[in-house]
Order: sequence, then structure tokens, then C-alpha cells
Amino acid sequence: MNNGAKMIFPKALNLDNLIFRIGEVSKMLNVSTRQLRYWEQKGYIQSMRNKCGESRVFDMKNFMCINLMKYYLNQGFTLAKSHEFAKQNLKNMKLLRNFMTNSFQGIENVNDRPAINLGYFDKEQTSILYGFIDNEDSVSYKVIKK
DNA sequence: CTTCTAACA
DNA sequence: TGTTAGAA
Repeated sequence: MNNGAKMIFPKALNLDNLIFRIGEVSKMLNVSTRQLRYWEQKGYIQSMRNKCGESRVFDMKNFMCINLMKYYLNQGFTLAKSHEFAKQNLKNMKLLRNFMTNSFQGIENVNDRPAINLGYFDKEQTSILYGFIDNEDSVSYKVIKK
């Protein structure tokens, strides 16, 4: 049923190579360049420099960190707290991403419905766990014998 | 045009 | 933090 296209998703979707300049980040996340430089000075975020003394460049990890910090700041938290929460979020996202890439085995059709193959359910590898999207915000699971 | 640093009616 | 200035 599935050809070579099924495993592309997790590994080919690598956004970690994307980098942004300070002005781009500022516009995209509604954070002033002044703030970004200050946050870096405080050690909350890191940037790479093109050349010595040249302009700042942020990678995806820091982009996400800035995005999260902005979110918590909007919630009324202090800068320090916002960074603390953002840092924890990044850890959780890394964990979740690792879990997803390792559990995702492809999209298949089960009972005429799109089903997400989440790998073997038991150690003996006799049954597989499938996940289903019921609605926009509802999922369900089913264990099926091979 | 963009970014950098430093300083402040 | 905003907003400048002059330089790169």
C-alpha cells in the first residue's frame, strides 16, 4: 500500500537549517531589535555572526525561544520567568519531536480511514497501534493484530 | 537598505 | 525599553 513516500515526512522536514537576521525575527515575532540584543546580552538567547562584528543571525532554536518568550511576556510574566518557561517548553518540544519521529511509521488505510501507524504495540510485535483523527481536535486509537 | 554600538530631551 | 546618532 505504501511506497517510498511514507517515511519522508519526519526526516526530510528539517527546519533547523533555517536562519534569520535580527530584522526578520523582529518583524515576524513582533519583538524589537533592541529587545533581541538585550536578551542576548542577558544570555537568554544566542546568535551567530556572519563575520567578525557583523550582523546577528538566529537559528531555529533561538527563533522558537524568542517566540515563546514573547508569548509569556504577553501573558504578563517577567523576562526572567518568560525565559524559564520558554526553556522548559523547548525541552518538551525536543522530547515530543523525538518521540514522534521514532514512533511514526507512516500513514495507512484502516477501515477505509486514514490511520497513523505508531509502531508495534507489544514486545512480541504481533499487533500495531494506530491513531485516528476523528475531528479537528479529537483523536482515537486502535490496536490491530498483524 | 540593514545592522552595530553607545548613550540619553 | 524606545529612540536616537554616526559608522560599517
